[in-house]
Amino acid sequence: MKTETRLVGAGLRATPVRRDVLAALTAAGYPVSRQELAALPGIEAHDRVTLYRTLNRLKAAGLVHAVQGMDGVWRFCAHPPRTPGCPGNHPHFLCRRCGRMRCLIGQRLPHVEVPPDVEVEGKQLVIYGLCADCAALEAKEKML
Amino acid sequence: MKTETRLVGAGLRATPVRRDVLAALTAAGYPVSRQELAALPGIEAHDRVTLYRTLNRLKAAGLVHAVQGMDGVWRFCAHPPRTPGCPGNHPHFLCRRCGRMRCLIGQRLPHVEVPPDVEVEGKQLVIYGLCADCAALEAKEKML
DNA sequence: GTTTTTTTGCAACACAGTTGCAAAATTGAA
DNA sequence: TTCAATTTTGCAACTGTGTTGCAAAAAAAC
Repeated sequence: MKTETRLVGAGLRATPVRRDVLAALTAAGYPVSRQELAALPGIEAHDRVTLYRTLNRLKAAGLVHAVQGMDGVWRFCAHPPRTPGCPGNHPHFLCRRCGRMRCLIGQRLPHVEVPPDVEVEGKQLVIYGLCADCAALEAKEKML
Repeated sequence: MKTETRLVGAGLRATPVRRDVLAALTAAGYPVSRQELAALPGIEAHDRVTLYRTLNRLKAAGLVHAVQGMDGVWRFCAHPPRTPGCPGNHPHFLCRRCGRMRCLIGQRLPHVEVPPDVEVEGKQLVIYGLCADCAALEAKEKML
């Protein structure tokens, strides 16, 4: 589905920035931080603040979900066009070395009991450690 | 168990700052951010940087575990003296209004499948929303 | 009591994310 | 089309977390 269609369908104007950002996130296929985003092709020119605002706009419109890593940084992941309401309801893996995050799709978040009268708005499960590439690199470094 | 004994037992010098911090965390009984900590009695005088360093020291020594909320802030929770190795292996609830975090003890974190060759170092499950008090306050605000 | 090591406090810094405001772009109507 | 109203963007400045370098202070070792 065209990026423009998705934006308009979600009630947003299809401005160049939004098109660029949504297209870049969709192409990336994994949750991307503002900093990572700014390095992607076609995004370099856009302002930091605009990117933050755009990401939050896309999130509010339900086109994107956000997860936070142990580094305190939010990452945004475009929903595949076909699953419009996907709330990112799966665990995520974060590599503490390269900082890249991956959706662990196909697994659900567990049900958690909370004290009475608490209003749950969401939950998020982050697994962290070393991705395969970084694990190999660290192993090699130890050799020296 | 005396704070000093716990520090020394973990291989740390029992300096005044460390004693104050560990005692305050233990007394609090819930995960406390650096900012919350600095407001607790007996801590006011200590430097920001010293508190960060102390908290990380306590964590490295295994006296404390750390969880991060959706606000990007780390909170530190003293282990009860009797369960020395408790890795904070339970979900946490974070109130987005008052910012207070609670351990959801008695529940385990789920097992999560990760891709091959990935090295898992830890995981963390945060449930967020409104605590009972803040839910009541927000309900009252809506009345107006 | 002197030397060595550790800890603390201060200044400065890097970075995430936000806000206010003015310029630019877009929409909608005359 | 032209002009006014609204939205979006970019810039500057700011708040706050967490870190690092370095010198002074404290504690441990000799």
